[in-house]
Amino acid sequence: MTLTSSTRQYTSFWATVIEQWHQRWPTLMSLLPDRSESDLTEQEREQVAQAMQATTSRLKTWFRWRANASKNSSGRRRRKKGTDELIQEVFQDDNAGRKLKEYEMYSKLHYEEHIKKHVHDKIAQETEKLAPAEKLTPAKRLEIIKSTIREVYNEEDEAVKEVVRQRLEEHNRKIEEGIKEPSQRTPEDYARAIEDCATVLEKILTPLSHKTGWKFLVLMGGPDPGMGGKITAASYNEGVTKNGKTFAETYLDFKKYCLTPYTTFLEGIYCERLDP
DNA sequence: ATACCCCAACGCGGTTCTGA
DNA sequence: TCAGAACCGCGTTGGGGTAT
Repeated sequence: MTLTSSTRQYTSFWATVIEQWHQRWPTLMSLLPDRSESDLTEQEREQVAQAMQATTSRLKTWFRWRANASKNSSGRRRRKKGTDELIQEVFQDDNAGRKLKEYEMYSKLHYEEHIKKHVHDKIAQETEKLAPAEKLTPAKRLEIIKSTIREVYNEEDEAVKEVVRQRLEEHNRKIEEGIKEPSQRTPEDYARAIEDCATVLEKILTPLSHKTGWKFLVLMGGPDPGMGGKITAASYNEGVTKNGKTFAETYLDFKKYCLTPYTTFLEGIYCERLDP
């Protein structure tokens, strides 16, 4: 069954889906398996009705989401898909991640010295309440950790909170900068990205060289913000000779026969872009 | 017009599992 | 034996579709 309609009239579609679903997986059976419809109390009827309503709502969302053609380009997933995932992975170190809450940043900064003891005390307290052989579930444990972090943070000095807020602002700003549209990017953004090129290429090409047994030479270039936008070319060499020399160092005419023609090629590209 | 809802991913810390 | 991955549940995120 699919959810598609140019008129967006789904009334009969929903009626069919919801009816079939409740016939096949009756809410009463899952909620009160030992009871029949006829001997329910008023409260139980209300309980079942609410559960059915919740299921209906969830069903609608499920179908809508899967019928939504733009699902792969929206929401959080947009940041993960659409470009080469391998390259994306390399950039993730710097750009990925969501904005944190204040208490999460507080935990990052002070877990060991300010929070850990409280968490351990709380876990010990909760464990005492259990039967001798019983252990806290991982979920419960995590719930305790998170709620304790929040409690400790709420009790914390205002000075500490201020530092946390500053670090949080810094952190969140970095995330926002990382997902800027090209039109919003400043020369400083480009310059920083160019500076990072060697590190990024090393991250990709070193393991690739180990896997393939090959060596790599990358030619790159474009407008250089550091030189007033002048077209500049550069190379990245992965692999050196026994004497520790790169291809660019062993080939004396590398600049003349590689970099210079490549710069001319780049100038052609960027001139075309400027011309109407 | 806009409020609301939901999606999948990610973040948290500690434990358990898996594979080298 | 050890390192690293997977897992746990809840809260949060940005954005698009739907309902009002």
